[in-house]
Amino acid sequence: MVTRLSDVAARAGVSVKTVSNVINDYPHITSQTRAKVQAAIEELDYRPNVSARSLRKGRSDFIALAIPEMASPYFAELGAAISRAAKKRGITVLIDQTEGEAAAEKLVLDGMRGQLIDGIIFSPITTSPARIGETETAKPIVLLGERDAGGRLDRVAVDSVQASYDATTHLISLGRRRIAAIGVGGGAGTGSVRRKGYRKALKAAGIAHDPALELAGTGYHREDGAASMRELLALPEPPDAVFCFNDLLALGALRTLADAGLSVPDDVAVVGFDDIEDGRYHSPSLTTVAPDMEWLADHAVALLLDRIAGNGEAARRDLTVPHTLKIRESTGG
Amino acid sequence: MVTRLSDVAARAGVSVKTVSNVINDYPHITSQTRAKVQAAIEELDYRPNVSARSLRKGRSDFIALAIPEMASPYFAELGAAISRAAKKRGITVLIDQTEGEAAAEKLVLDGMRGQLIDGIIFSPITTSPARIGETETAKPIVLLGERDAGGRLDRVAVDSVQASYDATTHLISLGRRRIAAIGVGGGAGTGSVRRKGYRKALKAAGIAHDPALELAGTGYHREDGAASMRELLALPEPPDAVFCFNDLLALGALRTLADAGLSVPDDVAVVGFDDIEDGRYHSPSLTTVAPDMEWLADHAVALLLDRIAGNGEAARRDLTVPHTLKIRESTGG
DNA sequence: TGCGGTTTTTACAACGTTTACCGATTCTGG
DNA sequence: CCAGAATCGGTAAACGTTGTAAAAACCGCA
Repeated sequence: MVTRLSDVAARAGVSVKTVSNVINDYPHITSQTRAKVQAAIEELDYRPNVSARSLRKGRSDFIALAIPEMASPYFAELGAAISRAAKKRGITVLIDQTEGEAAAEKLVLDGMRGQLIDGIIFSPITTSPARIGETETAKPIVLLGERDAGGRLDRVAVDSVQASYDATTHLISLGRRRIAAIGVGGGAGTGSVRRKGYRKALKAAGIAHDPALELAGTGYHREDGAASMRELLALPEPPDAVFCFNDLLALGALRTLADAGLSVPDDVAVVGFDDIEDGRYHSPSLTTVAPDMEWLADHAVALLLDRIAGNGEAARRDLTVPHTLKIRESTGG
Repeated sequence: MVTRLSDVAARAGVSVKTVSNVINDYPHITSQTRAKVQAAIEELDYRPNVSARSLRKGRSDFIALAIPEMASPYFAELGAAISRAAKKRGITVLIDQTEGEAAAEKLVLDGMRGQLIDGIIFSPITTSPARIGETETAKPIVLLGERDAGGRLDRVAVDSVQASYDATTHLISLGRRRIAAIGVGGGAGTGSVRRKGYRKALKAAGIAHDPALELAGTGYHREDGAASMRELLALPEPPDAVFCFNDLLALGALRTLADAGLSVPDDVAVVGFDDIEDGRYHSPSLTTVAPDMEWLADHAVALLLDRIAGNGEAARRDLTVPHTLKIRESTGG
């Protein structure tokens, strides 16, 4: 039993357009008419047809969030936060798992889900910053993370260089000198930006950086962290501290350390990045860089909605998410 | 620059209808025409307008997945799996976070997102089974989890009684006798069904069940597991094994045990339920009941699509997800 | 009462797609 | 080479909503 606008109109004894006006808060309506219509809507339990509205208005109040994988704790928490932030503003989030595949990312970019989506919040992995900036998308995009798009797209990100500097400096302040880094990567992505902060901190403390202590690994999951840690332990001179570029890597590293019978933080101190819940409850609990996720979600959504609202020509904005270093047991906190 | 069906038609030199026919795989089209149209579609990078199509067809190829919270690992993995399963079939999943609130669940049920959604996969928390069955929804629903809807809705779930029986029996086979349960709950939900299997196993082994060892707690997160474990340790006669009704509870319990300086599994053996990734990498790694998530996702989606396709009158189906007990370090595996 | 001006309501035409209904074209066999 | 069948393509009318523009109702004031 589908209820249409015309059903409501018939019931309220007014025209279809008047009902539409009531729904869309058109100002000039007598409170009497409004009440009548509201009552009819209640009685019939009417809900506007999203498709029809979207077709007519050219707006759907849907946005997409494109992330590599929803099952990864950081992205799961991000998705939850963005959904909440969007819901507050009456809009719905559609989550797109790109699985880090270039093809899927491209599809997100130009496919745009058949014009249903009003805009995208995009957390790219494979697609190069340049390519993203290049793509002439019909709809606004807000970028998340370190990758820049040649300065052409709005972006919301942690100051990863500063955050990594903070994390590394914390390890140095504990008296550690052989500090490894797990997750360094080539290109302009997360891995290379965080390495920059890491090296900067070492340099500031007068510690020469040892390439043997910088491990790239193949990914950003626990297994990659575990494998990298095994490599580090096999070195003639193993590290006394490790800065992992995300929490999953750190949790993997902790597992390897536990297996090796090493004590954390006494033998090796460990710092992560992201502040996912697993790290907070892990034993030992994980010292980590904590971006303000609510802030991030809220501003990313607000930024996108502002563009959608038509501020297409406004200057590009680049927002920095506040972060703190949560010192916990894995560094003796 | 919006491309419409008519643009494609003009380019290919055919009528709008023909293009539509090609897109919808209408059988009687010369391969020549088809090729021409395909080419035009390629060249113009045409994508059908989802709103218009959905308005006309009454179908959107969107389904919703309603879960309590996306950030919880089990649900994050579930969301990922369902999304994948749906994408394989060319349909898109919209994730709804109900946050366990009755209001949100109700909204999902009758709001139905303004008729955009073709159906729902629903993992209810607060809404009572009866209420769900009652609701005369316009669109099909597939239920996930223990809660039954008075036998009126299709459902996909693990045989929780059997699985809990298996888990408890495993602990008994290790020689444990004071086996606690964390997460027991009233009503007809997860907590009570799993308790049933737990008690059954105790009974089968001739162990009297001790109410002091059954903790309800307030939720299903790490903190709840940690708190419950603290209660158990405060007992005059603490348990030598704990069966937690999900992995998060178990991870919380492990944290408390570590803080108390107790050894797992020597002092206390721990079993969880869900097989989330955190448990696999935890130290000690977590013995747990592992439902076949791919199977679950695939069948839930298939079931829903079958209903959507019009098999509304077919008999209700109740599918049992295969599960295995993964024996790991937390029980000496 | 009648008039300008203002407020409130209405009719009609889109938005881009698919479907029902036909008319046109091609193919087959005699 | 033609009748009839099979195949293919075109026209027009929906789907439910909102924007435009115009009509109707109302107001106060002369």
